[in-house]
Amino acid sequence: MTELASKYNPQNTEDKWYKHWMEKGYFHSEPDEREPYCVVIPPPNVTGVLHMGHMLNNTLQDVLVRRARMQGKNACWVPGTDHASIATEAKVVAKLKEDGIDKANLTRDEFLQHAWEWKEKHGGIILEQLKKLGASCDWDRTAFTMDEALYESVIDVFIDLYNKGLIYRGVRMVNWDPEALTALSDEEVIHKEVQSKLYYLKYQIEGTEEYVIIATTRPETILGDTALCVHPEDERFQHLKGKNVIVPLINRSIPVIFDEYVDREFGTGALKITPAHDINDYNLGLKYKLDSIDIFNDNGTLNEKAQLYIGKDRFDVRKEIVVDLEKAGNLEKVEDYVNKVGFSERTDAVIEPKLSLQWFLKMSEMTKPALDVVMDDTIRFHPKKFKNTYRHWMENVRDWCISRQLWWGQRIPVYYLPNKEMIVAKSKEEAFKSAQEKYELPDLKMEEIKQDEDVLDTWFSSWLWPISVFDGIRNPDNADLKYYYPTNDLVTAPEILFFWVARMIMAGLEYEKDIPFKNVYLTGIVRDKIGRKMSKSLGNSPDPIKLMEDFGADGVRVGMLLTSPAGNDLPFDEALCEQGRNFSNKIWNALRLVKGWKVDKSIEQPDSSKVAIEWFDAKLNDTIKQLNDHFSKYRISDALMSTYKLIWDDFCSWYLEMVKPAYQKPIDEATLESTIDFFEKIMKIVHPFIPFITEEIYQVLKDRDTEDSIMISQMPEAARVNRKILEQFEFAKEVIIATRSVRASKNIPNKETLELLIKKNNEDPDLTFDSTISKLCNLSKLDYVEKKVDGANSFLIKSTEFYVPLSDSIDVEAEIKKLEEELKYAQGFLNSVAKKLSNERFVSNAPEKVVAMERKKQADAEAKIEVIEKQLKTLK
RNA sequence: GGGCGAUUAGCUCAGUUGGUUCAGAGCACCUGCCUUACAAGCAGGGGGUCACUAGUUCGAAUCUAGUAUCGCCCACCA
Repeated sequence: MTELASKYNPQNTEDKWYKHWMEKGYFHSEPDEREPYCVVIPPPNVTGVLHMGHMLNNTLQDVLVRRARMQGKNACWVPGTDHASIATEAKVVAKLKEDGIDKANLTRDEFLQHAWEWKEKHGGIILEQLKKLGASCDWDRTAFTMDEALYESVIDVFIDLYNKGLIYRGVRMVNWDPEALTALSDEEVIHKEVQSKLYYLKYQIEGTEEYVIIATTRPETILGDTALCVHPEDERFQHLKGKNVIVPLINRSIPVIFDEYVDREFGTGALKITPAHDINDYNLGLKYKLDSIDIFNDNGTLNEKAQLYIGKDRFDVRKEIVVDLEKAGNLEKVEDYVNKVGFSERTDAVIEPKLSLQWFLKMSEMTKPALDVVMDDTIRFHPKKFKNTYRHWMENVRDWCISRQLWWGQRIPVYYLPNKEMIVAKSKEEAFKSAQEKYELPDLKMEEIKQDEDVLDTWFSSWLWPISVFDGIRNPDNADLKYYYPTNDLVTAPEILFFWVARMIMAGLEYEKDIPFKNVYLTGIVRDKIGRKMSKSLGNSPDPIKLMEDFGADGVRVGMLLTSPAGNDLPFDEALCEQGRNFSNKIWNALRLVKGWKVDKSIEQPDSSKVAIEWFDAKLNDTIKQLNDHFSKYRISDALMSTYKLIWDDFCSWYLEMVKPAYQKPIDEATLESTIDFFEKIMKIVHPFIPFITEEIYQVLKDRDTEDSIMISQMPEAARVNRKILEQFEFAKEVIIATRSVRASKNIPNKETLELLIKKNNEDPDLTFDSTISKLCNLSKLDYVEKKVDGANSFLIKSTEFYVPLSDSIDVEAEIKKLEEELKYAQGFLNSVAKKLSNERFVSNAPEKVVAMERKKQADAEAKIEVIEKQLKTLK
């Protein structure tokens, strides 16, 4: 046997085993006769790097996948990346800018070439990082949302939904991101409270010297005002009926309209109407057929329709116009005000409500079935509380704006003809053909057909992910799809419950007539110690790769899972990874111990070992049962903790100490064999959590050749549990702890033996663990006595008295004090029980079982009190 | 503004049908140990009015109502 280092070194094993697993193809899955178990990865942004959220998310998935694989299922974890149109395009634009290239000077094709280059260079970094973590993905199936097959699927779906009448094009007020220069869906807008100002502005009533005062947070938009609105029943403004007012600075005359939309209590009760730049104003504009003056360019600067400040940024104009309004005498006052402002999820730019021509997907028909399958638990959410959130959203969702004014993404397959008609088709050629047929345009030239410039929302491709990774859209009856779909578990963050999860459910029901997955495990947000979300901008996120170098991938995995029940945020602390690393080290040292034992076939198996094996077998089976229960409820942290305690406490602290031979003494063959079997079993149980070290130990433990692997071995199953021996051992444990406590309090070194005398009760003593007690307490003698032993240290467990005779005399005062305290507690306990039992209503109403229990408590307490009192008497 | 959820030890959390697995776990903390697998360790130990108030009940961490605090989601009050 080679020498094993006293500290476990993950660096020596992790890469080695990952490479081995890859070479053997253990991660790869093909349909066969076994039960499938499938997970599709939430595809990370292709140009992203691994952050702590990914670490948590992917560790969880790997635990589930590895466990399923060891349970004999055909496990398939499909990895991949998302093209993330806005984020990636922004990165590419920034990179080009660094190189002195302006996107505006590139053609679409030129830009896309740069984008693909960028993707080739940076894409997939994150997947390599996942390998470090130990992720057992089927890398042969790695997908990308812009791969040809997935791209085409998206186009097919667009065409199909269009033909079904679910996709339409229209001018609507959309959320405009002036930085990314694209529309966003409602879900991509984050509303944040900001400290702002409320400006009170005076509008002159036309033909008079009087003014009306309005309140606004956006004074720059007055340049687009086309009406002023008050409540029809507001006494203060009745004189404005049929009047016009003058917009300050530009002197435009606008009508006063009356609508109940206005809140009379807010501001002055008068509201300016800018239909082009506010959704409410837009709706009022429609209702009263008001003009709409769009004063902004796409990038948030003012255009010539504003008349003033042309070319200046909206926020600069806000400052300037306030000064100018004040000069002109139109500024009444300014108040501090807190309001909610929408920000772009991707660029953090302030969203500008903007009228524009976009493509939408009708939601009304798709939401109902997608809501039902969640509410009736066809798809189960873990934790359940997210069902409520989900329902609320599904019942209130509006049509989904699916077009984006970007180049990086699936280009909308709509072609515009010179005759203003449009054709939805898979390619320009097809569009050309059907245009000719449909509109009888014999002279139509290919070049006259113009494809829509926009691409589709990224989520419009990721919502197909569980189908498209198996090419199920283009090729609906293929073997992979039939075998793996619906997938089993989806692990993702609640933040994308609507973006992604809800829409995958809709797409699954629409295209496969079946749910995309059976369980959704929602993780929490990884936070730092003081509760802030970990983010690049705050710089409070540790580098996952560095963490894995410091603590080992196994250690970090344990750290991520220790305190992360489903749906709860994870307050991350490196100390958790340290605990994980320590766990690895503990296991490693147990290996060193066991590997160090020399076997001697002539030795008989000691009783203490026999009983230890019986007990640990019971403990192991009991824990497996618990684990199955935890996993069935997706309580992964609890499952890990049960395993952790099984290994550290039960196996290392108790079992190994129970069977450990004396220093440099050999061990008997039967005990060694059982120990190695147990060791291997617990390695299998813990393998899904810490794959690397368990493989290393699995190999070393039985000196295997590497043809075998723990990751494809069979997960131990629960056998019948011997409950009796578990109970017996709990009692023995108490005796051992109490005896050790006596030793510790008297400062007796472990090397010195002790004697333990047990006073006989009425019943026959249970000798099962006596040899164990002797061994673990280093006793020279364990005996049963009829009478109390004078001058010995004593303790009481249940109502059995134990004595530890010591050479030096005992402290009588201290003994008395200790006993008196115990007596007091026991009497108090007895009183409460007696009180309960003397309550007639309790005795008559409570179930018999409960009453009997109370009676037993009473009897036990009385017996105990008697014992203590006797002891006290003799001491005194 | 509407909805949902939470509040149990210093921290992070369990606690299922109201009743002996009911007040628990891990970490942290305290004391003593470098005992030949492990100081990244061992042995022992302390610590909670279950947010508050009232109610239901023989019995409440658990059920009900209210109060307080925190969190999340949704929403077009300038």
